[in-house]
Amino acid sequence: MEPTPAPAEDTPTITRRAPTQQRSRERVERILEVASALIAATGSDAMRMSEVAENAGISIGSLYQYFPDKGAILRTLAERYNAQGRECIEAELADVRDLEGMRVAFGRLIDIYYGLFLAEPVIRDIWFGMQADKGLRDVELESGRLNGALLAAVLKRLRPDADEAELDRSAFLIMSLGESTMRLAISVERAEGDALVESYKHMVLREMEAG
Amino acid sequence: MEPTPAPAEDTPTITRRAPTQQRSRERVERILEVASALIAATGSDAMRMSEVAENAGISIGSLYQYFPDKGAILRTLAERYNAQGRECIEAELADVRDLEGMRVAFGRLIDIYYGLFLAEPVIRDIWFGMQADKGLRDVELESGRLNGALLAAVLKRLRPDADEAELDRSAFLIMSLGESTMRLAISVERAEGDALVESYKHMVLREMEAG
DNA sequence: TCCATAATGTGAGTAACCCTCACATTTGCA
DNA sequence: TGCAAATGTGAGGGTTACTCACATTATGGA
Repeated sequence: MEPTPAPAEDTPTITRRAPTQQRSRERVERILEVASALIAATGSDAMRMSEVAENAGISIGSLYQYFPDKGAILRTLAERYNAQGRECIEAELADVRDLEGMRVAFGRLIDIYYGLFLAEPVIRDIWFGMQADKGLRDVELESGRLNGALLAAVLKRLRPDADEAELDRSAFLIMSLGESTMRLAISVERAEGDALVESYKHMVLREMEAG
Repeated sequence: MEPTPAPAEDTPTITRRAPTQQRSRERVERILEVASALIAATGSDAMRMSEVAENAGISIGSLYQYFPDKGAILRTLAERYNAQGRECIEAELADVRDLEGMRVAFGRLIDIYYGLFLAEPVIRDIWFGMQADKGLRDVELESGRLNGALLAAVLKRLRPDADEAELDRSAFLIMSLGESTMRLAISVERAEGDALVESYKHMVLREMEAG
């Protein structure tokens, strides 16, 4: 019913028990390592909680004393990777002084972030949303391609001199990011969502006009 | 192991049996209607296959003769909504003749598409990926906000005269769409993915330079 | 009309897996 | 040393997607 799901009522509890003792903290780390390895090997969907416990050398009950559910493990891993990426962003942007500096820094920042994605199967898996149906992703991808083709056709009419492959790519990106923008928009409160969609339109139109 | 998951080896089988008889085709429609209603009411995660069968007035076995698994129902619905959106895009772009026309058409197109999202709980649900953990989405959202804040701080330094709220929003959007771009990039073959990331950087830098 | 064959329908049952809970063991501390 | 709190255990409960052996219905030719 509610159009905008509020942005998390409480900070989600990641660990059930605050690990006070030394051994506990080591166990949490061990669990995360094992989970990481399993996700890298077979994906988070195929990762079994029983397998995590077994590989970590603890009982299933013990596992659930540290992580309230399977999602909590994935969220913890996601948060760690996010923190890692954030550090890299912060470092790159630290001493940007002018637009030229921004151009260089932003380019490198994105390259590094992208590199992280490419190198880490665990990030890739979690980023796609745990258990997200692969077939559904393919449907989305195809939709972006079809929509992109529609846009590309028009852009080619408007800019017959432009590089065709680049227009195709740009149109595909624009339409795919349009969907991403809307996903983002409906995840925040309505007024902010509307403003984000406006910002998106603004950015894309500038891109299309400048070629 | 493989860095780029190939874009679907076969076109995913949507319906198991080709419904040749009249009754069969009616059943498929009825199943989709019932599924839609259930998703709208409680979300695709809470939708039970047994419930779909019951509400459609058929047996669970019959349901599985038309849809090989739960995801197939969601994929079919997603494809239908995509087709609907595509029609609207095609119609809006049909007689765009110049950049000014594009400005108007694109703005309306996005508004309509966004309106579809806002109005249809089923699209919203499916678009978030079936079963995707809500907590995980919140983690992603928070990451976008934190990264956006880092970028916004720099942009404010570079453009002290610009509207602060707009810079905040723009930075949030840029960083969030950066993640979307990378998700897209790792869904396609490597060379295309790399090019998409370059296009993204290009578009964002133009935006940042133009303010 | 009647029957053989194919198409379609049925639902109890299976398998898989997340998570709980009642009880055992260990640790920290006075 | 002894007690309370913290931590550990794993068999089992409960849910749910999906199967399969068999029943029912439709089709098309003799």
